[in-house]
Amino acid sequence: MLSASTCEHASVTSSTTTDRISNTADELFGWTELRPGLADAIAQVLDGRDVLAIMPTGYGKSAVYKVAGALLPGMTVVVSPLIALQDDQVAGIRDRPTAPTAYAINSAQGERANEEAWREVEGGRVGYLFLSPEQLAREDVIERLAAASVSLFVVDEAHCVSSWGHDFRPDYLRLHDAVDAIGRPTVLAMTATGAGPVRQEIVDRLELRDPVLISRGYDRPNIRLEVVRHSDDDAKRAAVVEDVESLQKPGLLYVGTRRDTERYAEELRSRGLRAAAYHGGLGAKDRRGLHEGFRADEYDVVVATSAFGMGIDKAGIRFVLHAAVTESVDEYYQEVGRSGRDGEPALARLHYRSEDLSLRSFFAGNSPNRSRLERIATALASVERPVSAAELAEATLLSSRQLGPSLSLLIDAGAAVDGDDGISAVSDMGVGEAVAAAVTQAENRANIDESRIAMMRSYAETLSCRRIFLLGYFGEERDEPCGNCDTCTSGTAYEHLDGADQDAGPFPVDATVRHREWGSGTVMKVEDDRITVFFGTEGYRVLSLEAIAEHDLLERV
DNA sequence: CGCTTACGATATATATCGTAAGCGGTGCAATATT
Repeated sequence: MLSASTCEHASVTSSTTTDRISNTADELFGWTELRPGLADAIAQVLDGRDVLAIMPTGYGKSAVYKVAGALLPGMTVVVSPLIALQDDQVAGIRDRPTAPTAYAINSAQGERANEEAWREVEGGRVGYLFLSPEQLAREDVIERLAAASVSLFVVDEAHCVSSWGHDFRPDYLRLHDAVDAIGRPTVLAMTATGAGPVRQEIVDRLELRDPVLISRGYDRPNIRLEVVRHSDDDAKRAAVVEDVESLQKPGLLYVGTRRDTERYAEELRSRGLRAAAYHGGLGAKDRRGLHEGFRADEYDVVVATSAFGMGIDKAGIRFVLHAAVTESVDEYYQEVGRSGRDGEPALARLHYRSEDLSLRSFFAGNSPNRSRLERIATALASVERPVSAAELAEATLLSSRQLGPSLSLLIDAGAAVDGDDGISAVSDMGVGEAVAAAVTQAENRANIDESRIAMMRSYAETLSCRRIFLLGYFGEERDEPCGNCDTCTSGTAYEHLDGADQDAGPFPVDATVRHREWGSGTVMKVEDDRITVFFGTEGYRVLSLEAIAEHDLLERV
């Protein structure tokens, strides 16, 4: 886990640095004042420290790399997960004529635009260059970046490393190679979300060096938290539609499937509401149009899958409803956090059916592809020297997309090594053994994913203050019920006080512990009679203190 | 895992029931087809 020593905030920043930062922010970008934590983060980056910055959407995180990048001599590379986001970011910077020049390189803008961007890079005229992680997996891109002088490497939406890296977009897991190959500039990772384990994974996977953690504004007291439980699917659907009708607009409705986006949107339109469906299956044009329409208040509600989110920069969203649970509390809080950014009251209401958890479990349970694992392990065993991922893809006749997830399983399982000069097999491990280790690794991941869903269930079913629960999940202590959630209103929050006595007992929050079967873990949460521990192979586990004492299950390390 | 859809059987000629099969999220880049 991130140790306490990495969590300190910058204490001493010389006044000249402070002046340079505020002058640059003002002169180049027109910001007369930087929110708390931003100047601090900039100063750390200028000092050459790796930084993990956790700040809510709309807080102005991008000021950190914009100002730091402007003050540093070379170019700033920004890794951004969505091309649409890159376009917005580039356009935003170009709107400021005084700011350094911004370019993007990606598959969507065509060869000519990419070559123009490279010419500018090679001429040393680029301040910020936006790239996807897939671009950074290309050797030609790395070579050209290595020849340029990159002084700052930014990973925006860094939680993608954890949430997408394993299977969906495996190039996220190899970003650290890119960082090394272009001369190991300072690394700045930024996200709006992430409980302890997610933060730790960002730090580990990006191989941040003694990073400074700067975290601001987790609590969003103006967002009211509610959960409505249902047993009947039709009743739930009716309640969701009624909510959208009666609540103050605009708002967001998150659903679990593409089909449901259409279904709800249609029902809402038939009731005279301006509703639109949004999901990943829509064409780029529709998606762009919906984003803009929503921003321009042309819709009362957007009904969306998890595809709608990153890059939404709208202050006055009054509600975020969920018609189905998310895959984790991390994702839930990120989606919820899109409401009430203007500080005015907003509502986050989850319509919960325990059956809805099964869809999430289905996605979590993707089993590994044994034959692919075998082919990769066999190929690795037969090569004389370390190979690149591209060479391996060729040798196994797999596309890089097929290769990535299986390869990262083998590496994580310790059956392959991703060294400086390439990937190689572990010499004393046979192919069968390597595959077995990778399969176990996949099981561990499934365990972790499943446990994250279980935490989502706990949130939905808790009788305690929901804000205490959420903040506790993200590592912030709070003892007093918030008064702005349904359990506080109903009074159950006062009968189930979670936050009390966190430091008491043998296993305080953040303590490293060892379980007889599950190995080492970190205490995430302490309650009266039980603790929640995050284990590397199992994920979140709730243990009763009585059982721990009775069977001597846990020791503090 | 559970919801939706398709299909066959049933009891009557249009609808209902039961069972089995299929499916479900997030996006990059590169390629084939307009």
